[in-house]
Parts: sequence; structure tokens; C-alpha cells
Amino acid sequence: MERQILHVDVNNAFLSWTAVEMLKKGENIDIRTIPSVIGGDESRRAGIVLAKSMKAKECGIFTGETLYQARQKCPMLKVYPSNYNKYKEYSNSLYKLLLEYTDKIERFSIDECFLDMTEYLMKDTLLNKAKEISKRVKEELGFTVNIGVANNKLLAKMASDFTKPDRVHTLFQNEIETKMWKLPISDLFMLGKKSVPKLYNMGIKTIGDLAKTDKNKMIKKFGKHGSLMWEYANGIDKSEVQYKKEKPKGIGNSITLPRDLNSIEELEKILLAIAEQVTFRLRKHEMQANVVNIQLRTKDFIDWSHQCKLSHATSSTKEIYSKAKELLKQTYKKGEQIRLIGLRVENLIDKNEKQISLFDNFENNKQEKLDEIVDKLKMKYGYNFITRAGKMDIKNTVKFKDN
DNA sequence: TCTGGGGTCCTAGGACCC
DNA sequence: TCTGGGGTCCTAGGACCC
Repeated sequence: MERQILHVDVNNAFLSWTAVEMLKKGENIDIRTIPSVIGGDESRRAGIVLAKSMKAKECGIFTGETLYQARQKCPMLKVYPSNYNKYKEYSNSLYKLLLEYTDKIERFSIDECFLDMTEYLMKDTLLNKAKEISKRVKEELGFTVNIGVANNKLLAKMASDFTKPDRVHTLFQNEIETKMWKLPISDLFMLGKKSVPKLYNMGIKTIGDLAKTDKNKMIKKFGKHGSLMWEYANGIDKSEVQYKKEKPKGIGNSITLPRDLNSIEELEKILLAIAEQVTFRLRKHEMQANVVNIQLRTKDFIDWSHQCKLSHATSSTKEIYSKAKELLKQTYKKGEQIRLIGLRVENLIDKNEKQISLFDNFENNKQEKLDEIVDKLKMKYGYNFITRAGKMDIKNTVKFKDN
């Protein structure tokens, strides 16, 4: 049976949501109508464009570029800070509305959802539902979405990316050639800035060119990714809408430091703060980690990562921090200027899947209890309510958002 | 005051085993 | 000894997404 898939994509999500919030608070100007962006915090060296208005886009501003560059392109540009917790609320309000149509919803990111609408078999019914959703979101929630209508996720996603904003587009099998093949290959999902030049060198410039290339040639040159690219160009995608909540495969936090650090003692303090955050999230998922991974970025933007397997799965702040500290000690070269430091845990298992081992001793149980008490206080009084002594003196350096 | 932060998946190479 | 080769685990790093 043919599947009926919608892809719902919020137009300029962070900027639209900020605009709606500002209007709600009595602001007269709708920042969606002027050259404006949502930007990271420049004082903390995170000054990049996170979202842009249509007017800002017309100036040539793109997501990810520095605010400095953006201002060069448009001197009258307005920059607003982001508020991730607010965005989560707006994302949830959208999700709630979509649930009225189907519970087979995959939240692909904070501002994108796939809906499996196979129960609406008639093409006309499906299209009407998409239009209805679009209208309701606009009227009831105050922001606009693009909706892609197709028979698989890839085509629905490609369709929602056609002309914006506030549009519903279809991309059915018989429309692939006319609507998708003329597009440049850079528009194809999963084709990033490394692959595009390589394809150009092969004389492949449009999605149609790619679709008509010999599949085996693509596999020979790009391996698995080559096969995927070729299938996507031909509109082939068998993946299902993942509406059941999936457990995370890894959990990590990283931070660009307010200034480059070159002392291992200072880095360790930051690492402890991050370890607390990461393990707190890990325990909230009721999971434990088997692998600890640290990331470093030097002032010259050279990235390093080092990981190691633990002797047993754990969610203990103390154990994970201690392993992370070891990794840092092993890999940090004295005097090196560090711009970013991060910690990830991977190879996660459910807490109750854990095998009882020799390491499950008294000391670990004590740590578990301590973590549990700290978590409860954090959940009750806010994440920053309780901190470890070692973190105190960096509290003003590293500020974490509530989690 | 130039370059975020959170993810997933894949690959390549070394170690080790049979 | 004329040093093959498959399988698995582990780590580092890269590509891509939003």
C-alpha cells in the first residue's frame, strides 16, 4: 500500500517564534517584516546567525555565518537573542495540534515533523488535510509552516523546501521529473558541501543529472553514501516515520569558552560542570553509558576527540567525570590554547538492562544515591540551584541553560 | 566582536582471535 | 614461513542534518 506522508516545516522557526512572542508582549513591530536575525551571543564568542527573516535573506545573509559578516551585508540589521526553552514550548504547541490528525508523528527536529497520514488514502483528502493544518497553525498559533505532501519522507521533505513561506507543495512520483530534477544537486537532502564539488567535477550539476548517472558508478566512487544519493535523486526512500519515541544513542554537551584556556586545571573545572549536565540528562533518560568521549577545539579550529570504553556501564557523575579527566590528561598538550571543550557519553543502555557486576559495590551505590538526591533538587529548584564546590568559581564563566 | 551546539551514521585502521 | 584472511572490537575522525 502506498504511504501518504506530510512533512511540516516551520518557516524561519526561531525568528517567527521570537516575533510571535514579542507581539504577544505588546511589541508593535513584527520582526518577520524587517531585516532581522536571531543570533548567538557575541560576548561569548558564539556570534553566528541562527535564523533570518526573508528581508535579511534578500540581503544575502545565510544561516551559520557570523553576525559581523551579516551586518556588513545589511547595516540596519536587527539582531535578537535566542530563547531555546521558549522555542520548545512553541514546538510542543505545534506537535499538539498535529496530534489531532494522527499520532504517527516523527519529531525530526525542534521545527520539523513527519506525519504518516496513510489513513487518508484519497489524494484530495490528503491535500485538503495539509491545507487545513497550514491554515490552523497560522490562525491558532500565529506562525506559518511549509508542508510537503508525498508518498515517502524524502519527497515530502524536498517538497516542503520548495517556495516559501506558508505554502503546501506536492511531490508525487509523476512530478519528480518536472519539480525536482531541474534543481541543483546542492538542494538534495544529504548532499553537503563536501559532496557537491565532487559531483560537479563529474559533470553532475542537477538532481536529474545525478538520477540518470549509473548507480554502480556512484557506489564505486562514494560507497554507501553514493547509493543513498542516487536513490534520493530518483525519489526512492523506504524509511518509515519513526513515531515511537526513540531512546537517544548518545548524550553530550559542549561549550565554546569565553576565552581560550591553556591550563589543564581550568579545563578540568569546566569539564566537571559539563559532566554534571551530561550525566543529569543521562539519568533523566534512565540510561547508563559504556563509552566516554571528550572533544577539544583549539584556537585554530582544529578539532580533537578521544574516547574510551568503561569497564562497566554507569551514569555516575563522579565516575564519568573521572574518566573524562583521564582522557583530558592523556591528550591535552601543555600550553595548547583551547577554544571549545565537550563531553559526550555513548553506547547507552537502559538502566535496568545493566548487568550486575563486581563493580556494583557499596561505593557505587553510595554515589548513585548522591546523584539521585542532587537530581531531585535540580528538578525541583532548577538546574543551577545546586552545584559542586569545584564549579563554584567558574559559575560566572560558564552559564548553563536550565535543563 | 570571525567561525554554536546537539545529534546520527559511516569509514578506516589497528589489535586481536582463530 | 613463500607474512593469508575473515571476523570482531575499538578508536579517531569526517560528513551530514537542524
